[in-house]
Amino acid sequence: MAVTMNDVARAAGVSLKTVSNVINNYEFIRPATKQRVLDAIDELGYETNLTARSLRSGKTSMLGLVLADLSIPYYAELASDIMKAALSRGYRVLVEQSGNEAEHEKAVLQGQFRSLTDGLLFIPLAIDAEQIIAAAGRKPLVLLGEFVQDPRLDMVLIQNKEAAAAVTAHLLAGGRRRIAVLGAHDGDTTGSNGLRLEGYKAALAAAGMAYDPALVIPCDWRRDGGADATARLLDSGVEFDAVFGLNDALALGAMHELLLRGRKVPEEIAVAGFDDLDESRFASPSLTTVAPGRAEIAERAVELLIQRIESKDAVPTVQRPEAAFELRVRQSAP
Amino acid sequence: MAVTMNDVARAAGVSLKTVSNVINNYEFIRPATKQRVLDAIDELGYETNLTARSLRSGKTSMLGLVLADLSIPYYAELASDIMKAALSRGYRVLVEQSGNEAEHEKAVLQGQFRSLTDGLLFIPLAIDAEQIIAAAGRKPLVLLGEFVQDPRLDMVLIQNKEAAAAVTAHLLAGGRRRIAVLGAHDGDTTGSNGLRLEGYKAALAAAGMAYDPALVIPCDWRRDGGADATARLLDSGVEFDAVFGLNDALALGAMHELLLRGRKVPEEIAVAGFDDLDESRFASPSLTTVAPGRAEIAERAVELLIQRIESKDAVPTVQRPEAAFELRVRQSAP
DNA sequence: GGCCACATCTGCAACGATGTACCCAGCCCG
DNA sequence: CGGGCTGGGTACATCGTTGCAGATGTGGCC
Repeated sequence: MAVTMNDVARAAGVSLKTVSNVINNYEFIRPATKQRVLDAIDELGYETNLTARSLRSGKTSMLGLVLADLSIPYYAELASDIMKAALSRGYRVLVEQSGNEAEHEKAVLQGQFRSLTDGLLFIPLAIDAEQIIAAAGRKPLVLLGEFVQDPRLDMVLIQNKEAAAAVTAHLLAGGRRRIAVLGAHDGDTTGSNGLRLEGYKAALAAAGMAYDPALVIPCDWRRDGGADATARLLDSGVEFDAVFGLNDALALGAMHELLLRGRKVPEEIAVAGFDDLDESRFASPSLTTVAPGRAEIAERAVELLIQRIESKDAVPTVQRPEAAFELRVRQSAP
Repeated sequence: MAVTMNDVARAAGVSLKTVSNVINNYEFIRPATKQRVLDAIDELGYETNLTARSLRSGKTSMLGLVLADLSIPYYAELASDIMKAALSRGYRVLVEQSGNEAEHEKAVLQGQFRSLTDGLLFIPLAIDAEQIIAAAGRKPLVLLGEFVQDPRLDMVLIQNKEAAAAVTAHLLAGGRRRIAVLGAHDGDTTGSNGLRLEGYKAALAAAGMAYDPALVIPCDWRRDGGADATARLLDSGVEFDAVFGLNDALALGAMHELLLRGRKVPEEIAVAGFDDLDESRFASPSLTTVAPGRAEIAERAVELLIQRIESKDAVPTVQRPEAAFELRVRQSAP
């Protein structure tokens, strides 16, 4: 059905291999020959069969990206950045939604999905380092985010702690004294939740303020999680003059609930988030947040993964680029 | 390096083909043999090489999805739904971002991208039906949305006109008399913009109201486009008591600008959108909008495309499922 | 003139799976 | 008892490319 190299070869009066050489820019081909081949390709409308090439070369030129769900804006924006970074380096991205389920995450690490990709970018949420190492195959793997940390794994970190501290410090500088934190448990110390909570505590300590566990409310990292948590907080009667959502979705949910209940933002209660989603800029009031350097994270992760794929040495050195963050002060917490 | 069927065959003491038969659930295999093969697979950790299978079978079991950019929430949410619909039918989705550029859209229709997929779901934005037909290859293609319409192409429509009319009627029922429309040119009659504008006009006519072109403001379908358009509208001095953003992003941008300028929503000016993004529910005030039945669109599009892929008859019948819409009345336009 | 070096091009085998054809044993049936 | 059928399995070619190992031709140089 489709046009193959053989057809092109016949049309151009050369061998199949010469067509292959032309396509792969082999150096020693007479210009005239090359032109004949190119003309034939044009005329017949030949397209390389990437499947065949993959089989032969053992490379698919695709990166796998495993995340919870594209309908979550942070992941969608990150995916977009990653796809662009990959494309500029000659790779495509195959996205897989794990739905935040441990079984699914494990399956993806070993399953057939791997055979379609040369390497994996993985945002683990439900499984830990041991499980990842146990389940992962031999192909390159780079972790994103920071729910998991292990010296045996490549990963690209973001400055969770520092950035969270910066947000907290900003709220304190604005005169807030009782800052509620949404999206963590009191005891958390690892993962994005734990590290951001640590940053919060560090900023409090630096300001000589006491840490009150009653202000730390666990919940799903989604808008409705933030709204629910805020409702619970308001109902509980605990006093607070600011809310720090450990991600923007939480903060936006919180703000929605606060306004719904007639609390003034930021006059009565300031709100701040973490991620700098596009929508945060257009919220009303616009959301103060911290940009974790998403584009840079995407670039670095893609670069690191491709390096692993293309480098001959199989020795997995640990490398942890730290992407820069930037505080975005807006109306919700001036 | 990797374990192949050959290795499994040797380990199980059967022929390579028998392993293949076991994997493909060929009926006539003695249970004992089957078990031996399965044990060998388990022991060696064999995984089918999907690339090889694709080459041999001529099917990749992947659907291509071409959209402007995943960072746009509507596309991200649609992509998520499409991936789920495809996965439940045994297909994966390979996403390609066109960036809304005509050249890129054309390239994707013919380029190597096609050889990686069995069929394409395409949301055309920058090119028209003629260009699509000229550029498209022989593989199945299903269009989404409604920027393009042509009887020679398969597509899944949404009820742009009817849904837009419903939104407009709702605003009118709320007593609004001067409804600005963001995201269309006065003369538009085709594409999502044109059709939604037509719906708007139809609702006005049904209510016996005059249509005023001065209320129709063209702009990019993004939050900042909506904000800019609203700023221009306010500056122009044209009177209006409601804003209908032709998508939610526009409406949210508009609402942001209105509130920024101290206009009360919905008391002074009501705001309504189109899409029912997740974030619209949590905007403050929450956004009145219309849900176009995204999940159903995704299901239908995937179903139609897979039907085209798997059906033997190559005759391209025109089929246009109409997904149902639902008005979501919220605070911004009660 | 002979030989080497190099540019240019070719043929064959392979990547790892599946389709097709075929083989063999057992069994039923006339 | 022979022929046909059917269950259970195998061998080989093949999908469209690329790597490897030549084969050919041309010019330069001693």
